[in-house]
Amino acid sequence: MSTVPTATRLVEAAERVVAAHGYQAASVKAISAEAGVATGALYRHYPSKGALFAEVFRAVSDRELAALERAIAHHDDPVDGLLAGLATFAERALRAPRLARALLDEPVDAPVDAERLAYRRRHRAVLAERIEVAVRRGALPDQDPEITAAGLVGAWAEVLVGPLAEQPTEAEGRIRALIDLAARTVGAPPPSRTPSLPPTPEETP
Amino acid sequence: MSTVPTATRLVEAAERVVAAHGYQAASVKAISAEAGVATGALYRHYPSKGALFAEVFRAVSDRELAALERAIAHHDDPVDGLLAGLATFAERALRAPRLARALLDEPVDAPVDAERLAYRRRHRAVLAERIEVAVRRGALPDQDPEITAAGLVGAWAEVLVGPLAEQPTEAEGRIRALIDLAARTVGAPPPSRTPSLPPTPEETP
DNA sequence: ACCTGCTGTGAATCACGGTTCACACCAGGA
DNA sequence: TCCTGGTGTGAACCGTGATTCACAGCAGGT
Repeated sequence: MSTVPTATRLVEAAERVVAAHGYQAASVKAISAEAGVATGALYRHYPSKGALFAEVFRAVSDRELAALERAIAHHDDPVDGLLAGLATFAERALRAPRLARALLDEPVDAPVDAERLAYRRRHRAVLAERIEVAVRRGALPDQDPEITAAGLVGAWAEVLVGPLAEQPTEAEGRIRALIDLAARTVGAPPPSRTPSLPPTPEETP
Repeated sequence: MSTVPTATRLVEAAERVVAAHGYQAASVKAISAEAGVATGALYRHYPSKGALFAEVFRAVSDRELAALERAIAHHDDPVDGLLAGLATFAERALRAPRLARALLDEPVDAPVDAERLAYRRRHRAVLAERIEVAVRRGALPDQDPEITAAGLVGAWAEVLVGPLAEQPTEAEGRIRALIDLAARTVGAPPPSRTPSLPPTPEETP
């Protein structure tokens, strides 16, 4: 029964607009319209458009990182975990391409860009940690985990988001190719089958 | 003696401004000031700011791709060529970080972004071709050359441009780590020494 | 009932930066 | 010399989109 507070409504509306039409189209007017309020209402809750979007990006990032960590935690073996994480990431990105593009690639203004940078950094840190463990255990060849992790983040972003409108290889095949790529990148033998993913919990009850 | 035509002067000025302060700072006013002309002069030679910058990006891209291909052509073995190409790319990017960031990553407006996309595509195509040859010769494991190439482009961009202001590992070490990363990514054994580069021709006589 | 503070409204305002234009200036040809 | 076309000038113009603000409504407290 309890009505959703306007601040929350705005964040959700902003995400919907971005997911549907990209950051370009996410003007203050569009967002407030989507949220069903007037433009001025936004400024009762956020000091600026940038601040609202920083919030949006943070929320989306948190959700993505949680999914990544869930997939990783589902495996004991660090390499399996890594590949499972990749698969999750790729699957989610392909399912919501517009949102993924906004999160990874689209031009955004400075305050929002800072949030995006933070996301990438955390993303990289999570991967680097697993790689380091695997190297220490001797499961992977010696390497600089930070660099490898950065490379992985960049490679996925490029493959998943770069050619958005390209020949629409079905998701299945693309993910498979990406996993092979990632396995080589970290120096692991090619996995014979796609690593299993944890069950997806309900996201908006 | 012959005076440089204004059109050329504008392109060069625009590149200088971008290289020094990033695309953000490259307003029409700044560019014309740098070129030593009034703002209106720009429109005698280009229909819009976007058109001028498309030109700038094209010029820089061509130069970069030429360097890449020169490095590749310097080796008979496709894998050596690939790694030499990477080394060239990385070295150049680290030498002109601001320009590299603009070319690879910075938010630019639509018409310019199109040019950037074209650059990435060509970049990828060049790499993919070498990878395919190497795979056909049995020097690399079976893989989708396009995807691997895209991954390489993304990975380099991320590593070289992403953490711009991070702990300034000296270029030497960073390039070394990148080459190892690339070797693994394509599935080659780690090279024992950095691949040799062709002599750099004079660029602005 | 009467304050009072919080929230929402949406047209007006403002800042920013690209683009235009009326006015020179100059070189070369008639 | 007198045109004429090409070029340069820079202040004014204009579109866009974020931000403000004077004016309500409304809930809770006295």
